[in-house]
Amino acid sequence: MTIELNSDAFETAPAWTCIGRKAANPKDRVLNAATELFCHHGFAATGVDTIASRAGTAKSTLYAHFKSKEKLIDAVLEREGKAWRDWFFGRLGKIKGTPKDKLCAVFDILAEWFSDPEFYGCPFINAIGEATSENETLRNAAKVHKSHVNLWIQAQAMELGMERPDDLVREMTVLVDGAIVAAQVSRDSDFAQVAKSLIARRLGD
Amino acid sequence: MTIELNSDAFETAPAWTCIGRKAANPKDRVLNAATELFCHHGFAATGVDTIASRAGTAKSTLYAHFKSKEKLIDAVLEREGKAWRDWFFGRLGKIKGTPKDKLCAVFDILAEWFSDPEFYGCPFINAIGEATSENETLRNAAKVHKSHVNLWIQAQAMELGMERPDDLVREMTVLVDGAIVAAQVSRDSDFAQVAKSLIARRLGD
DNA sequence: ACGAAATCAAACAGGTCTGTATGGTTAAGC
DNA sequence: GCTTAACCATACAGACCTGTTTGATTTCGT
Repeated sequence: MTIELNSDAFETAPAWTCIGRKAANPKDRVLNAATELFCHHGFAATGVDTIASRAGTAKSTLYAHFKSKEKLIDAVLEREGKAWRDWFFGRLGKIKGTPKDKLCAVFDILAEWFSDPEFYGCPFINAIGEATSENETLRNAAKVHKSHVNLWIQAQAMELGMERPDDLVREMTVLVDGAIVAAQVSRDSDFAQVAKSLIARRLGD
Repeated sequence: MTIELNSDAFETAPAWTCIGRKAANPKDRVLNAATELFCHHGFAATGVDTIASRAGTAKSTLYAHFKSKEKLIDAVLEREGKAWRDWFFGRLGKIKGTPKDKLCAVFDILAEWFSDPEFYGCPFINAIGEATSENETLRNAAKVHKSHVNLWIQAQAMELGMERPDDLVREMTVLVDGAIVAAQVSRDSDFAQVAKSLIARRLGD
């Protein structure tokens, strides 16, 4: 038995998503399949039979691990959110320079994401857009996800000695969400650079 | 027979949406019901039976006017897009001042929209987020809708004598889309002012 | 090697989905 | 008043939906 740390699947899968990663057990295979189908074809449009079939598992196994389709969606969002953040902060950790450099680099990293042929937008935004307006569960999941990024932005703002760090957090929210959606709608990754130019000007040329 | 130009339905319905407007014929009743249900509960999650029931029409009447659910979605987006633009440009027409004033005022108008309890985000963005990545029909519908707004932005940029008017168009796209999505996810209309501050700084304080 | 837990395929229950067909009823133009 | 078109309720077809059940089989810890 050899542990394939450098398997092809691991090497070729986009780092910002769980889709395509090695799955050792049926539960992870279900999560992988569900993530792929939910994100590429929509949450409501994807049935559990399709997910189990794609995962190569029995439907009963799916329901043994996830109480309902809704819980499966929650689990997919949580895992996919973590995968994205790991990738994002991993890229960010390699950026050296001032906080301003790092804040601007955020949009270079987003451009990488947008350029991937498999880019399908932000799963949290897509899920909220699809759901009933009153659905607070998805909104909370999105809030948790974004709060991780916002904390980092706030730290940069404080390191810059800004009086109201939260202002920068909110500005970055608009620019990041705007770049994501504009890139998704138009299939044009250049919107990342557009957002970058706006934050650069805001932080002083 | 009196024509009720000042009926309650007309007075109380939000101006930025078709939802709640008077419908004279079954076709318009179907469009009204479909718009409301699609936008509030999602496109895939809403069935044609529910739409016909809500519209007070027979399902056969629905299919007499719209060849398929997909065509109905197209018609809803087109009509709702036009309603929104009529409202938006109507508001914009009342703004007096320089092009910079008008460009900034865009976000005050968006704030009105976001503040409405019935705000459900941009139907085009939501539809694209819900659909298969390869669906070009929805992307084209969104492109047509946004192009009307973009043309106006470009005119302002040219009036300002900017060298590259298209740069401003793209910046506004990021800020408008970002404000819409941030407001939708967080239920906080203040993101309009955040976007406004960014464009104000870009156009010179 | 044995017992427990996990997984499997397949069928089932009870709805709901889109789209069509049938035949009766209303409304409008001439 | 008659004709024609629009609209109505209802039922149907065939597929798909979520979730459960059954009982056989495989995996795994010990």
